[in-house]
Amino acid sequence: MSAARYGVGVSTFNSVPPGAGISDVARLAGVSQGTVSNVLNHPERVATATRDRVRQAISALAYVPNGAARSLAAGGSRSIGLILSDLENSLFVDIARGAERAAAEAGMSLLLANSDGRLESEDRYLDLFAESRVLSTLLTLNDDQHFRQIVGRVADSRSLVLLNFQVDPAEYCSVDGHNERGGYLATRHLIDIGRRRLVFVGGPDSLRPVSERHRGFSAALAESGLTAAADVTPDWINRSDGWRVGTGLVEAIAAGRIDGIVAASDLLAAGMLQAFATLGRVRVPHDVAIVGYDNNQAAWDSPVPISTIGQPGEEMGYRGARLAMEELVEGDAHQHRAVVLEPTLIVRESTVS
Amino acid sequence: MSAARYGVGVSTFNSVPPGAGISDVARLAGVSQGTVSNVLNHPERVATATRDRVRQAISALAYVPNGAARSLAAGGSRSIGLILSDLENSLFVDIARGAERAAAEAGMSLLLANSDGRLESEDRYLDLFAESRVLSTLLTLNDDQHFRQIVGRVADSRSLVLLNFQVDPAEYCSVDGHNERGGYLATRHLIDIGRRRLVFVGGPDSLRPVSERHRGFSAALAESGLTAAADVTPDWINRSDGWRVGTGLVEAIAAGRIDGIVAASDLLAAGMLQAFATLGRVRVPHDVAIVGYDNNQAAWDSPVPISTIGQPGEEMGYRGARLAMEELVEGDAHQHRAVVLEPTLIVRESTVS
DNA sequence: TTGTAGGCGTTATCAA
DNA sequence: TTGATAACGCCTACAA
Repeated sequence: MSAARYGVGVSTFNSVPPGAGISDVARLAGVSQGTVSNVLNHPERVATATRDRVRQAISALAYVPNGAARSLAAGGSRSIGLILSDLENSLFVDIARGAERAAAEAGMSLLLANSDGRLESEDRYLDLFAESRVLSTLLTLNDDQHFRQIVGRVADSRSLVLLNFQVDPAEYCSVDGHNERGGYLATRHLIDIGRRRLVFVGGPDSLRPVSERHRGFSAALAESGLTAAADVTPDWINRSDGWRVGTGLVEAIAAGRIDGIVAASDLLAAGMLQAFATLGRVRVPHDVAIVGYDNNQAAWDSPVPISTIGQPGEEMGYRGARLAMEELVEGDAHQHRAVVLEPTLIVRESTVS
Repeated sequence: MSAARYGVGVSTFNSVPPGAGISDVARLAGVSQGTVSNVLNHPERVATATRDRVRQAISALAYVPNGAARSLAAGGSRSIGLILSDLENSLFVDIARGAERAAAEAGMSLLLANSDGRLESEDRYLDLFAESRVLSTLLTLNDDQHFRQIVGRVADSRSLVLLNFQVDPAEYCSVDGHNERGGYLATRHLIDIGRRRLVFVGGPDSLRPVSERHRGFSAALAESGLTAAADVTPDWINRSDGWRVGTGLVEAIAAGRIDGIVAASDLLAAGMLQAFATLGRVRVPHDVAIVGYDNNQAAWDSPVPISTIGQPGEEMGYRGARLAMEELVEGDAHQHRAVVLEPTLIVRESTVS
């Protein structure tokens, strides 16, 4: 996949002026390059006096090590990469924070990139990280097709951990929320508060988390001997989709054919709520109770705060980074693992008043 | 600043297995290394047949160029770095998106890092990017002190562009929103709708954007011969601060001593709104009109959608990245510039019903 | 159009 | 504890 991106021609940019190198430092401090390198990487091997002298030279020259040369000589960097699919969704921000914590604890750095869920960007940054020789890259994903496309192209030798997406441990390590359980929890909650005419709103089915949540919904219904009042599959799971869907549901709700909704995302739920509020014929939770998913800002910021399923985003990022590191330490002996994290029901006013 | 971070000792991680190198590709394709390099970087110099043969060898071996070696030999990377101070704030996400667009247009990549507004992280990532030899780094800032600390340490030779923070063009390029004008617009709007007992809520003053917005507030008042009904300086500008401040203001509003509020951020405004709604003695906008700042999700998601001052975040990022590239192209001839972007008033229900 | 060879700035090995 | 010196993988003149 790499080759396609080359041939972009010569850069028109002036490159960064050289600045002082390790040899300049060595000369000024009156030592050899090797010694300078040692005070940088193995200070304990250098006599205190020498070390101080070198450090002085370093700051005198404002010397900045060249990471490229360093990675080249050392055979690798000390960074891991994380490609996020949606910076607007606070879940991913949490993931980044968790991954960063894990990296920091291990003395490594975290490089971020935003793919905006576009396969093309996922690809590009996967390449970039591969070329940067990051120790490992973490990739958040939510689309089965993307996964298939990507897997085929990523070199086996590179460490890759999938986040927010569960895969067969035969292929990769992954950390995911238990979406089916989340869908179940949301539905169970609605049933527990007495709702019986339930709808799942979410789609398309190619979004893996969505279809899994749907499955949980169905399971909870079956368990109680209920059947879905309807199935609604919007084009996507954003606020505007919720608005559209909400508008279409008002009639059925007002007529009493629907009294509970499980939405595949908080944005979807928030959009529906807005539609209901605007059209004015449906009250939440009186006429219809709604549960969202992800515990985004949209959920607690909504006019009627939305009950939702919380995902442990920070933990997802943390565990993901840890898995990556284990993989690095264990080497060939490594067995991929699929970690599945438990979601939590968070009850707010959209289901109980 | 760099030196302090070294001496972390030897890595315990296995580095990535070597994989195929350019020489392997050359051998398989039956050409020289130079030719392989050319098909990668200057395909037009290579005969079609040769090129195809090389490309086949590349994919056969799953060859991934080593970015470190590449940057080293080429004397620089093709990435720019962006350090964000707050991923929770959608303004910064917009900035990232704009910068990414500019980078993509120029065939470059954008590396992200999240400093969470911590000086220490800003420092760390500045170092990391410097070592990575990114062509330029963009840094969002909002604190004067941080700026001073950082400037002293960053090597002059490196290109640095400040975002969301205006600095003397003698020092760096910067792109900022016109905060004083924004504060003015917000205040003017309140005056225009007949409010006269106005308060500015925001702090601390060390946050540069806040103090500038405050100045705009004062200017608008002075222009109309008014004086501030009060000045409120919360500890910070988050939702919880808004809640606290809001609670403290209820009395004065109910008594008619305050009828308009300019908040330094949407979160602050949203927090106050929540406090008012909970305590129940004050109606918005009837008893008090509120304007926020930034046009965050929090503003339009609020129970009463909040009027606000919109910042052109995407443009900020885009222009910042462009400035960085100009600086690179112009080299020594470059004159730093301070770009100031116009804010926009967005009217919602918190000021007019 | 292709091959040759020197060098990019570090790290690591081995001797001193 | 320190100093030489050989990689590291690739790019780019320059020569053929």
